[in-house]
Amino acid sequence: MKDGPDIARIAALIGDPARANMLGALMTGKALTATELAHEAGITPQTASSHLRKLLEGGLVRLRGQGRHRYYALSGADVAATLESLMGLAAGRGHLRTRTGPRDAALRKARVCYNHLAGERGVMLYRSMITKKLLIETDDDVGLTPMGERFADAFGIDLAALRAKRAPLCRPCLDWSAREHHLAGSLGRAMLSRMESLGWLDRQPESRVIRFTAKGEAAFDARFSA
Amino acid sequence: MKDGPDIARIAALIGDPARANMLGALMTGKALTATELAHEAGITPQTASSHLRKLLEGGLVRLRGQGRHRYYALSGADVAATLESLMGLAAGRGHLRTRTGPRDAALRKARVCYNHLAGERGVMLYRSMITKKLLIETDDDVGLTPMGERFADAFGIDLAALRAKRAPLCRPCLDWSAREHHLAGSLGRAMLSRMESLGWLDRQPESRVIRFTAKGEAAFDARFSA
DNA sequence: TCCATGTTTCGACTATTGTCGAAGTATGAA
DNA sequence: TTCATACTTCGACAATAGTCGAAACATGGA
Repeated sequence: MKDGPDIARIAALIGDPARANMLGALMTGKALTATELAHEAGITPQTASSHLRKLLEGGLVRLRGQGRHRYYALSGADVAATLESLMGLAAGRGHLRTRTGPRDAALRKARVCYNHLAGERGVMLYRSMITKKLLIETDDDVGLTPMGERFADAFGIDLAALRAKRAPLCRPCLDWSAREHHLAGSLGRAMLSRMESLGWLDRQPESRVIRFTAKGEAAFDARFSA
Repeated sequence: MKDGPDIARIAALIGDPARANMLGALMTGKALTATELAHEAGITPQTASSHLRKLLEGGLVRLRGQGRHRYYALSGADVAATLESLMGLAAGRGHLRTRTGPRDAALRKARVCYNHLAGERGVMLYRSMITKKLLIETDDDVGLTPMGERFADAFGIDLAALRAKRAPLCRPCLDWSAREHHLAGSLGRAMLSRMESLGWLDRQPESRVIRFTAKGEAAFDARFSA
């Protein structure tokens, strides 16, 4: 069986605990420096440097040098999707962390997935926008309906600016905890950022956990509960 | 970053070349014996036994003992989906096999993906069934329309028997080479098997490659080219 | 210029683990 | 029972690769 792409190479790349932790930290979508990633993984900067070079050569991360800092980020949404897929397998097989702390429950509720909202609330948002015909699923993709465009505008999102970028506006992204889709793409990112500036939620530093404020929870439910 | 499921564990499991080859061989959906898998991976039976135990403990494969043979198979469609996702990453990053033989082109054209048709022809089939309104995509899933039921019946597929099983009838499955969906689920399996018994195609032993016969190619194009 | 900080390279150590030979267990057939 | 086949366990070897200390390199600020 020497057919197809070399799957073992990238799987081995993800398979080291230190590198997996780094990739997990990058799932927030933010770019992090080498030392920050070393701290996240619990290793020294030298070791982290070696790992990051391998991830870079493997094409899993992208590098943006800025002065004496070197910012690493996931190289694309497809990497994030594959990582989520692996998390789904691990979770489904009962291979959770040795210690499942209180953060685990918080993660299932709401978390950042490559800069957009994931977890129960992310799925809730997606489902609500589908049933309200703000989003429509076509073939493999999702798209904004005319009604959805008006909604986004009223929600305070500059669609024209988003469309100017190359990145796709809407993307479905599979959720490892809920096993349903949530909204990714530049619109997904913009909506999370908008909710943050509205004071609906707090993003915990150095973690994927998202905590909704009381006000935010009420406002979210009012709009997206059905 | 100690959040979420333990992704490194399963990634490391897939990350060994011998195990990756075994999993690749199991992507046909057929159950294989330990020695067959050893041969596929190019290792001795002793080594294969050790690997298979790890895959079993990791929950990636399922074991069905039968006499003195032990048949291994992928534990579920989610494993196959994750493997395809990894193949997509590897292919997209240019990390193909060192030697891309002629089988690679054949794989892109038509192959078995966990017992259903994948590759260009698989995507073709899926797209055709969508545009002809035989299938309809709803939310995350796909379903058969009334017109689709009549079509399946005329094609010689026993829908009632398929529905009696627990497995979902239709499932979209992302294709690593075409980056589009093709049809999985028990209907996908049944259609591939029906095409085989119609003499449209030959499944090569011990490989994922599917070769269409001249007659089968013509018949397939006549029905699913648009 | 000098110093502090972020990052990488080098070298050596260690642990892990994939590998196979040899022997042992289990199943089925004669 | 005896033999053959399928598979596993055990033990030992070797190679890979993750780890860190020490030192070098690069950048920015004073």
